[in-house]
Amino acid sequence: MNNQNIAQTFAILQENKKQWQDSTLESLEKNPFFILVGCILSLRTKDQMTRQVAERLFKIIRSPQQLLSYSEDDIAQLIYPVGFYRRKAKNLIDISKILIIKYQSQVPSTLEELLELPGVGRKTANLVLTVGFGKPGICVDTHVHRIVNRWGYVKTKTPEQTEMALRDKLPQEFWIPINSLLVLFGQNICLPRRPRCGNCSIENFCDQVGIEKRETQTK
DNA sequence: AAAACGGGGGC
DNA sequence: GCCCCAGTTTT
Repeated sequence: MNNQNIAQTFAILQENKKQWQDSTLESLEKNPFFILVGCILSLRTKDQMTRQVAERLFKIIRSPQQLLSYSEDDIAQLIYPVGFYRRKAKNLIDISKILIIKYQSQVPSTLEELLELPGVGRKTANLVLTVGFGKPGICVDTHVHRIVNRWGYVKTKTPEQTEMALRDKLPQEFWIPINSLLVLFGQNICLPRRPRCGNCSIENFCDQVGIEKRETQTK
């Protein structure tokens, strides 16, 4: 995989995307606060579980002020099924306080400011930046990290290294769509353990054609 | 029984 | 770098 066929790959994935159900974070209102809260809920959590909790939560909480009208225990109980509920509840409360005091109840729109918020790392900060604000950025989660390495487009060990490598190599027009495309591609086709190479539409561009057979054998 | 889930923080 | 987090689903 190189920059010659990356454009073609993206075009094909764009087309495939129409037949996949939107992921939860993509289906949220493009409101930075919702993206931020949704992102916190989704950490190490199945998309389906995030969706259930997020839908319930956003019916009653639409702003940092509303979030603070609940106690930490209340929030924890509301988001219980996503796991890590105690840490996430505390982070949501602490973040809301910071937004109100320091940012006039708004979500900050720079990477540096976002990274200072408790429980916000590079993946969350970049998703808020790109999806919430439409600013350039590269959001690397486990799907993006796994897939671009399978492609052989980059060879990196950590998601952060992947982000930096993509920042160098990937033409900027693909920065924002890469996450929304590869998350769905990763959930539907290029699965972590048993990728469905038989159903893959971009196998020609992948360094690991037929990886499904090997992964199935060894595990 | 284990591994995995759209990570992040503490050490 | 390594390890934990917590509950649920998948293998």
